[in-house]
Amino acid sequence: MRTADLIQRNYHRIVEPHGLTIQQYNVLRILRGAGEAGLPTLDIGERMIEQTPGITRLLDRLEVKKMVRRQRSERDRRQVFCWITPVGLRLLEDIDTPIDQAGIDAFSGLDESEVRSLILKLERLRQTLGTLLGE
Amino acid sequence: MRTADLIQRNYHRIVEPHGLTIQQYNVLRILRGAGEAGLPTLDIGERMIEQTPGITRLLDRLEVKKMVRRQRSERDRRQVFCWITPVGLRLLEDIDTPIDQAGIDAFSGLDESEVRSLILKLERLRQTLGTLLGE
DNA sequence: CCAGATAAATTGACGGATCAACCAATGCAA
DNA sequence: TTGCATTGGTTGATCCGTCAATTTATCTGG
Repeated sequence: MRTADLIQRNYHRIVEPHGLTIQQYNVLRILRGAGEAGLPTLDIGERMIEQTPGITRLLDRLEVKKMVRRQRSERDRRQVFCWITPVGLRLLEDIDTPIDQAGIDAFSGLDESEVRSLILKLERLRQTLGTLLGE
Repeated sequence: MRTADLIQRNYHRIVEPHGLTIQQYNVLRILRGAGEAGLPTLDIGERMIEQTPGITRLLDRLEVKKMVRRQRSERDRRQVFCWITPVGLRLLEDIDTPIDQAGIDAFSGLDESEVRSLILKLERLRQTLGTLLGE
């Protein structure tokens, strides 16, 4: 928990001067990955750690900042598709490099095989926890 | 981050039926550890991951539930000492066993040397992150 | 065709985290 | 001892996370 918290802070430090939170940044990256096709609201949530209901208000705030565009789907009128705007894309370009570098710096104390071993152990922990929590 | 989130959920699942959050449970454990002497507000915060300002409102909620007692110190009138009440102690007794068991279960997929190695790597990560964030 | 189940998304309510600003008490130095 | 910095704690504002309930739309079995 402590390590996760420090990683959070490290990313926050980078993203915050641009007026974004980490979650908002994550959503923008996911939407950039989705490209022209866009993505329904809940599909964004699935790609994040976070659960469903928070994602709506997160998108609300990004829409106010003109970084996200939303439109109800005609094919299935329950769905609302989301796209990143050019404003959002431009912001991401500024943040990408420092974020990538922060990731590299954070793990500079471990060599490659240690990182692999760390990831494996965390995956096994998650597997155990997944069954404890009922998949 | 994902693993930390699952651990959170696993503990939440246990603590929530008792009307507590994980943070409230943590505060109660810290205050039990402090015993008769009690603990000033900010000292509680230092023992948690959390930062200063949140702790006040967290204690407010625990005080409403009569699980915590607070009193301004006479020796240094800036400080506010906190104690766990008998109500809080009784609640902790009910939760301790399932919580301990949850910790054991979560790590049942790793043997002892693997857990040690995981902890070491996370500690080294935190050390790197600590210097990145300016101690 | 239509009643009920299910799915997508939203809203309200509440707890928690963080930042900035603030107040009161204490410590300290000239 | 008076003025100023520091410390302990609180408050306001904003965002995030989660639960329960709700709305609207789609699907499906009879």
